[in-house]
Amino acid sequence: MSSPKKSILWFRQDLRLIDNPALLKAIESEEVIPLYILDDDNAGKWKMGGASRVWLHHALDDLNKQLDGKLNLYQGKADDIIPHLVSEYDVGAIHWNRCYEPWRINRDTGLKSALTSTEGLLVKTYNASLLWEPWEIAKKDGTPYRVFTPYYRKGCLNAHPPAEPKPKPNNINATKLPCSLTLEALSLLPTKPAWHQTIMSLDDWDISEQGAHDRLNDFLDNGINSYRQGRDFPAMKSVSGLSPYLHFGQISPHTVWQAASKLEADKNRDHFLSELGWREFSYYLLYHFPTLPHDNFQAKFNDFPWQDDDGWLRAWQQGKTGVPMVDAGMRQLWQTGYMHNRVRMIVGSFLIKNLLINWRHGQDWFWDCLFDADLASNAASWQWVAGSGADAAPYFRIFNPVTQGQKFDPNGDYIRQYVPELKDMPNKYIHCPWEADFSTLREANVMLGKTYPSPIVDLKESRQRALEAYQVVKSDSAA
DNA sequence: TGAAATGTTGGGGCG
DNA sequence: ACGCCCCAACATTTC
Repeated sequence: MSSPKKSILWFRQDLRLIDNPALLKAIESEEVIPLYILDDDNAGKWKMGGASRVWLHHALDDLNKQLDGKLNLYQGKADDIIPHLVSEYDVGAIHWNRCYEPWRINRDTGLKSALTSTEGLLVKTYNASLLWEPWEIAKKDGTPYRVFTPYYRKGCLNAHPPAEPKPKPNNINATKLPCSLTLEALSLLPTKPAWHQTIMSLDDWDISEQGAHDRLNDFLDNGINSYRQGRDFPAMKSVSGLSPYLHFGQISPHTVWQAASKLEADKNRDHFLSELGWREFSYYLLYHFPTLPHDNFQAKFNDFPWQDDDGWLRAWQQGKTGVPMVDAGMRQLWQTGYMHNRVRMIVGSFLIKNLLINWRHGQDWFWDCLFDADLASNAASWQWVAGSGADAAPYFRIFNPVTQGQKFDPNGDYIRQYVPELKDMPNKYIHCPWEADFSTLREANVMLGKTYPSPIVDLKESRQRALEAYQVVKSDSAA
C-alpha cells in the first residue's frame, strides 16, 4: 500500500524522537505535520497542574528544536481541532501513540470513530508508553489482577518480553502550518509568583530528550549499583529521577527496561525493573478501574471518618507541621517539583493517618506540585498509602516520621537542606526538636513556635486516633 | 515499602 | 556454685 502524501503525527505523552512508533510510521509519508494540542477542555479536573506545565513548556521547546521549529502547537479540544486540520490541509493519515487516562481514552475513542468515517483517511494508533498493554494481562479466570506480585511475576514476566526500542528516524520532512500557536501563547509558565524560576534554580533538570538519556545512562553507570538500599535514603542520589521523563514520554519505558536488562542480573537491577513494573501496575489499575482517581478502590472505605481540617491541610502543604521529616519533604516538593519516594510515603502516611485528612487532598496537591504528576501513579499510590487501594498498605501501617528520619536520614542532611532553620540542631534531635532541652535549642538558634513550628499533632496520640478511626474498615466485609 | 507492645533469652552483678 | 534480679538484645505478636 502506498503511503498518503501528508500525515499528521499527533504528539501526546510521547515527546521524543527515539523509540516513537507513531513517528516512524508517519514519516513514511512525504510530509509530516507534527502536532501537539494542549487540551485542558477535555481534561476537566485532571488538566495539567502547575509544575507539569512548567515541565511541558521545556519539553515542547526541546521537541520543537529537534524538529527544526516545525512543531505545530494548538490549544483546545483535540476532537475539534484535528478534524478541522485534516480537512483544511488535505491530510491522508493520522498517527498517534495511545494514552490510558480515562478522559483521553474517551476523547480518542470518539475522535477515532469520527475520523475513520472520513473518506480516504488512515487512522492508526500505537503503543509507546507501556511495556504490556493493560488488556493483555489477566488472571486465568479472565479478570484483572488486584495484587502486584502475581500481576508482575506471573502476568507480565511470563508474557512477551518488552519490545526493543526503535531507532530515531534519520530524516523528518516536517511541515509548519500557518495557524500554529507559539509556545509562549500556551502560557505554560506562571508569571507570578516567580515560582518556576525558583523551581528551576533549585534543581538541575535538563528537560530534554537528551537529558532523559543522559540521566538514564548516569543512573545505569552509578546509582543502580546501590539502588536497593540507596533508594531509601533521600539525601543520596540513588534513585533514577526518570519519572517526569517517563511521564511526558521523553524516554520510553522500553528504552529504560532494555538498557537495565542488559546489565548483569542482580538484586539492584531487578528491584529497579520491578519499579517499572509498579508503573505498569498503576496504569493497569487505572485502565481496568477508571474511577481510581475519584473513588475508593475498596468500597468499605466509603464510610471512613475523615476529619478534613483546613488549617492542618495548609500546614502540611506549606511544610509547617513542626515535624521535620514531613516539612522537609513538602518543601522539597514546593521548591523543586519533586519529592524523594521514601519521603512521599512518609508525608502521605502523616496526612492520611496522623491528620486523618482524605487521601484525595494529598492527591490534588501532588497533582499540582509534581513535575512527574501522573494520573495513574498518583491515584494508585495515594490509595495505596490510605489502605483503600489495590494491594494496599495495611491500615495499621503508620509511619513514625521521627523513626523514619533516624533510619533513612541519620545525619539529618535532608532536613538541613530543606528546613534550614534546623540546620544547627544536633543529629540526636534534628528529627524531634520538641524533645531537645532548652539549652540545646538555644545553641541551635531554634525557638519552637517561633523560628520553627511546634508539632501540630502529638505523634503518639494521633497514631492512636488513626487506629481507632480505621476500626471502620478493619472487618473485611463488604468489598 | 512499620511501629509498638509483649515475650524470651542469656549474661553479669550480687547476696 | 546457686538463685535471683535486672535489663539489653532479639523474637513474636498485635495493631
